[in-house]
Amino acid sequence: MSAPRPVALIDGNSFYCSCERVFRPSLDGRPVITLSNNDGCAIARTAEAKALGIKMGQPWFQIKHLEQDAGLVAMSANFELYADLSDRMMTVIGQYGPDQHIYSIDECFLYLDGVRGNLTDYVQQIRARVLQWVGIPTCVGIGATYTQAKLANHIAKKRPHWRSVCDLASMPRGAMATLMREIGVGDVWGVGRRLAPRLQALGIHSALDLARADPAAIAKEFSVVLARTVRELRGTPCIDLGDDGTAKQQIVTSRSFGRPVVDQAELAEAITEFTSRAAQKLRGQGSKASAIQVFIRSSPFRPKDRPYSAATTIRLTSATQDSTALVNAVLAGLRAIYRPGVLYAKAGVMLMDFQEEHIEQLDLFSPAPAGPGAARDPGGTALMQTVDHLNTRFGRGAVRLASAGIEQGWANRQERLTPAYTTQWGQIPIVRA
DNA sequence: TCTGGGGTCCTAGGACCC
DNA sequence: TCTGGGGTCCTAGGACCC
Repeated sequence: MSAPRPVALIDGNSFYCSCERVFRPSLDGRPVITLSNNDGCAIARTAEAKALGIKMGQPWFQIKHLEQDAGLVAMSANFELYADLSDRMMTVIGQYGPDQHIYSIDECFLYLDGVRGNLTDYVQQIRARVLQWVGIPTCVGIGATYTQAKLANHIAKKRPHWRSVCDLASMPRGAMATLMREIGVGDVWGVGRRLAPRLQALGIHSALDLARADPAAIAKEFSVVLARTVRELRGTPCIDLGDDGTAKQQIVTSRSFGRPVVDQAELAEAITEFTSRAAQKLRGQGSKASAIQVFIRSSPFRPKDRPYSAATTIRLTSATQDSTALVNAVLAGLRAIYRPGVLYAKAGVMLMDFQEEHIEQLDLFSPAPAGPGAARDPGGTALMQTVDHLNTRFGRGAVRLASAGIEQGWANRQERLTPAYTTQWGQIPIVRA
């Protein structure tokens, strides 16, 4: 346990929508939303869109009428653009302190110990530079712990006249308590929609109530996780976010289909494509997988259509990062769980049980290399490197396994996709004088 | 007609062992 | 006949996050 250091949580406002506004200033002041894959539901909303009553995750078909009725602008999610602007934003913020932790595509923690003078003034400089250099508006919360910083960020968003910054770390206890009394317990980081009602039933309604609860009693009644939240609210750091460079422990690639899929051959195409993408991520972090899971399911929203959901996990005889080996395993798994006559809505794969790629655990039953100096490439490493290189250079899917299909009629609908303004030469905006 | 995708950590319970 | 208690490992599922 370490002494509290002031930490800031900096996040982009309505991040995906703000990215779109960077290249379409005419969207300023208008209600804008970004749609999930398949144009399924709203995953980012500007303040104007929230004011129309649009909820996070709300299905598009329920709000589509607002295009006509309220001038709503909806766009398909353009993750290539968002990832690039995220990199730029994080780089700018990272210049303001040596200890930055990128928590998600649109937010990061930045430690502020050692900053001389007023912390609010300091983070206002960061906000101004991110806005000027990247074009993204931000909010900042400062606290003695991650959970306090999150809470402060929430407060900053609720009080526009604070100019988007709230510093709980420098605030007198009484003032902090007054603010925390006004925040619902469900708005505390770590309290979701299941825990909130249970806490309320015990008389814990506000962030302040939770901060004043007994951590031991909370651990007993709920979990050690929630007890940590209590201590963090009180200003004792006890959450470890790990290193940013740490490799993922599992890699998931899954998609809802653009239309129902019945045919096993078509499912096999999709599964092949997902496995190839997952394997590329696996190689990108220098890991090999020892197991892979495949799952298929019908739509949970159409229970009349013969509900079916199945998954199976395939253990590999030795860990690999070779797409073809992983695809072969997963297709065998698919054959085992496929049922004819089901309208499949979604499928996916999950790579698990990783090893570092330089560790060579030979399969007991595979043939030994044929003599000294034999040209041996157990993971298909050279081929996979070439494939990854070509796909990075020429765009995803430039080179792929034939079994992933050419037409890919099951693929996403993305009818409102904006250009990749910053990462594709052909889509860079041209400004004419 | 139309409802996302990708992660983490913790816990409970079963199998198995001594 | 009597039918303990503690430990480990694994998995499935639940909770949370964005």
